[in-house]
Amino acid sequence: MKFELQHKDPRSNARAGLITTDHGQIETPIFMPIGTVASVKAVHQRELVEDIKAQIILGNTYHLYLRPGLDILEKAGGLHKFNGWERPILTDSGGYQVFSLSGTRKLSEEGALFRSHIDGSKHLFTPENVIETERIIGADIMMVLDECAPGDADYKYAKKSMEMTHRWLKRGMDHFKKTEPKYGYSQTLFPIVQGCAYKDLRQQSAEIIASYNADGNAIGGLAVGEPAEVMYEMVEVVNEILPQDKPRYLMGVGTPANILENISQGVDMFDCVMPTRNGRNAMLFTRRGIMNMKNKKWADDFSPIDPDSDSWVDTFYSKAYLRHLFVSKEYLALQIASIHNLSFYLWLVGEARKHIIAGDFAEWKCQILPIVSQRL
RNA sequence: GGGGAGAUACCAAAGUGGCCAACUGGGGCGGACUGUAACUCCGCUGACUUCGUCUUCGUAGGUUCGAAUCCUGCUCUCCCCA
Repeated sequence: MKFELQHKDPRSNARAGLITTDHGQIETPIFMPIGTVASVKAVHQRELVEDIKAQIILGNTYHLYLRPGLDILEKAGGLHKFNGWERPILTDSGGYQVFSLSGTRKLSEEGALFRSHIDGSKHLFTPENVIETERIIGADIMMVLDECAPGDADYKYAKKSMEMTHRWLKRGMDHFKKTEPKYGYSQTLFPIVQGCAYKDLRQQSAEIIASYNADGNAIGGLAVGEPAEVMYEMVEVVNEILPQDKPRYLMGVGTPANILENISQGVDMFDCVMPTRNGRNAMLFTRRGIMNMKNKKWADDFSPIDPDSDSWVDTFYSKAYLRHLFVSKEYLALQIASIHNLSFYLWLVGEARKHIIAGDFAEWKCQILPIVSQRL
């Protein structure tokens, strides 16, 4: 994997760049739709390419390991072959499940012992076997196993957690070097900065992560309950340390406002369930603001979902029709909302990139941020 | 014509003397969701001047300290037999 830094915004830390992988290029800043179990929920591959214009999608190690399982993935020839996605794929390591499935897992120095949410069976994830799994999945960008600590963790816990994540990082990196890609194209591994909401821990972690000189670096453990201002502050501190010439991936973020603010701080890559999950729950992010499509006020609004959009669902379907589909619990509602929200997110980062290149990102951000954040 | 069952909030349906402004679903309205255990979850849903008051359980009366619940008349609905 290669990263070329193409433009820097004069009035912020925003950057435009180009990532090159064996499955093609990614223009940054970029938003990466999440396809946890080998599918971006409610969206066809064709829509992902043609309507949403996704350049890279995510898969999840924990979920794919449980289903369909490594034997099937290996027989398929990796995830790209299995789901037909020919562009780059990034896999999360299961680190987030350490956080989200905290009720059914046990952490130790060795790794994370999970109880499957599907059948209750026990599975141990270690920094090493997660690498093996991601090799079998065949992600272009793999993530190391980390502990994503909760947003309100106290200093003592945050420090202990971070230090273990660093030890896991060393083991993961070592194991990565000892193993080879399985399908003939190259794979890379991103380390993850932790440290909760503590500046000094974030700095320490960023220094350690930077020392590995990986192809790209991730910032984890944010947007897990702390205020947005704290997240921005942590990202700022970390990005002062992470290398300029490598892409920075802020994991799991976020709202349109979060994304704009963090682009401004020098983040290049984002992923979040929000456009798809909230979309399935009738929340639409548009160029004019945020709409809850279940609200009665849309019942007789026959104007297009998002008239300024060039994604066909946005001008083809009306707000009133989409509301009707949601109220009637029609599957089509989930599809339209997911396609719409993802194309909006891709549009948002694409516009950000254009304005960074044009040199007026800061002005554009000031102007658009209140609009896309407002509730309609 | 004879016999039987029943009428409860927007709908369905519990409740058969005080703990009932009334269980529970559905519907309606609103909210949440940030590296996806999520087409999920959480509120509210008689009225009002809302830590309280008022009016409700087909309808008109009655019994009782107290009735959606017991009694009587009436209206309507459904089922069975002719």
